[in-house]
Amino acid sequence: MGHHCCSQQNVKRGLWSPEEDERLVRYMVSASEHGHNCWSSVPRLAGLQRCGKSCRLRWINYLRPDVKRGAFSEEEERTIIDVHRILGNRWAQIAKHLPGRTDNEVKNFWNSCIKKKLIAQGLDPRTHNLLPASTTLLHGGGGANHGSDLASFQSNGGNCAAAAPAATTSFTISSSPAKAGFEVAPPAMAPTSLYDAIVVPNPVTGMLMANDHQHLAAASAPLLGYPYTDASISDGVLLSLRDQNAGVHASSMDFMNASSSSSSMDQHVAGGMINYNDFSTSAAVFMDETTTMWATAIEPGMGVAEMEVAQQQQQVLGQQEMVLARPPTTLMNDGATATATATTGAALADKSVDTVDVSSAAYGAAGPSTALFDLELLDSCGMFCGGAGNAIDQLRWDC
DNA sequence: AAGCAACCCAACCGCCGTTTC
DNA sequence: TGAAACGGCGGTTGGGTTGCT
Repeated sequence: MGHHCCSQQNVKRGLWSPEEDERLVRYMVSASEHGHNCWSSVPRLAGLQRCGKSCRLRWINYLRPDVKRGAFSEEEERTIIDVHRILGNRWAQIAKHLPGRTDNEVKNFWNSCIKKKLIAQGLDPRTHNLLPASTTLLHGGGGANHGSDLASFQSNGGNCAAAAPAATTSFTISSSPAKAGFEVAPPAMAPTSLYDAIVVPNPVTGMLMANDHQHLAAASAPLLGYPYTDASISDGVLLSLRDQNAGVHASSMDFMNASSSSSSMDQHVAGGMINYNDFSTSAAVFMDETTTMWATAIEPGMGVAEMEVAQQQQQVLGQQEMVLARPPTTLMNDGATATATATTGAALADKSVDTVDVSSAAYGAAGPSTALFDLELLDSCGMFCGGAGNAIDQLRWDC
C-alpha cells in the first residue's frame, strides 16, 4: 500500500529550496507550540507543494534544531561499528546511540566510509567477520599474526596502527582513544587461536554497566561480534572469547559488578555447548567451552587473598590449572585497569598461555554517554542471548 | 581547461507494523 | 473485523561536488 499523499500529482520533488525550508521550519516551530498531529496535513498547513512524507524526512534529517551536522568523530565512528556489530543494518536503532545524528546520516556514513575501511582491513562489513581471503592470509602458515593489524585498526577507530610483533602471548584491549591498540601475538610454540570478543549487555539492567563496564564494552567490542547464546543473570558484562580457528567458543568471562552480592552457579547453553559459569561476587571466571574446563578466575579488584580463594574454587571444581601472568590491578572503578589471564584449552594443550589485558585508565569522561544500551538493543541481543529473554520480558513487564 | 570517474549525501521508494475508522 | 491511512524504516537513486588525468 502506497502513501496517499505520494500519489498526488502536484507535489514537488527533489532538493528543497531555502524558501521551502523556511516555510516548513516556521510551521513546525508554531506547531510545536500548538501541537501538530499528522504529517499528511503539514504540506497544506505549511503552504508547501510537497507530500507529508517528504516534509517529515526533511524535518527529521535536516531541519530539526537538534540535528548535529559535520563530520563524525572517532568516538561516534567507534560507536557505530560497535552497535552495528550487534544490531546489523538497523540504522534507526544505531542512531539512537548517537545524539543528534539521524539514521540516514549514520547509514550514509556507514556506506561511504566505515564499510570501505572494514573491507580494506579484510572484514566483512555485514558480519564483521574476517573475509575468506583474509582468513586465509591470517591463518595460513604457522607464523600468522592472528589479525593483529586488523584488530588494531578496529580498536583504534579506524586509524590503522601497526601492531608490534611480540614474543609473548598476550593481547591488549585498550578503550582509551589515545591508547587505543590491540595486539595479538601467537604463542612461541604453536599458534592457538584468534579470538573474537563479544560484549553482551547486562540482561538484568538492560545496559552496560556504568563506568568501566561501558569502557570495557567499548574496548572489547571492536574485537568483533558473533551471535552468541550466552547470558548471565548478574550485574556484570559478559565477554565471550571465541576461537575463530576452531569455530567454537574458547572461553568466556563475566566481569562482575563489584557491589554485586549475587552468587550462583548458572548453566548456559552456548552454541550447543553447555557452559557453566560461576558468577560469584569475587570472581570472574573463564570457562573453556571446548574442554568444558575452568581456565582461570580473575576478578575486578581481586587481591592476592581473593585470588587464592578463586584458586580454591577452581580446585573444588576439579580444575587443572590457573595461570596468572601478572597480578591483577584494580578493576571496574573509574580510571581503573582490568587485567585478566586466561588459559584456554588450546593453550593448555600446547603449554602456552593467553593473557587478556583490559585497560580503561585513560578513557575519560567522554566515553560513557554513547555506550548506553537501551532495552531495544538488549532485545536485539536477546535474539542470540537465549538466557536473556526472560529477563527482557521481565523488564518490560516491570516497566 | 575540459572531460571523466569516483564519491557523497539528500531525497525518494517501497515495504511493514500500527492506528484509526 | 477489515480496509485505509499513517509513521517509520532500510535500501536505493541520482544530482552535485571533488579529484584526477
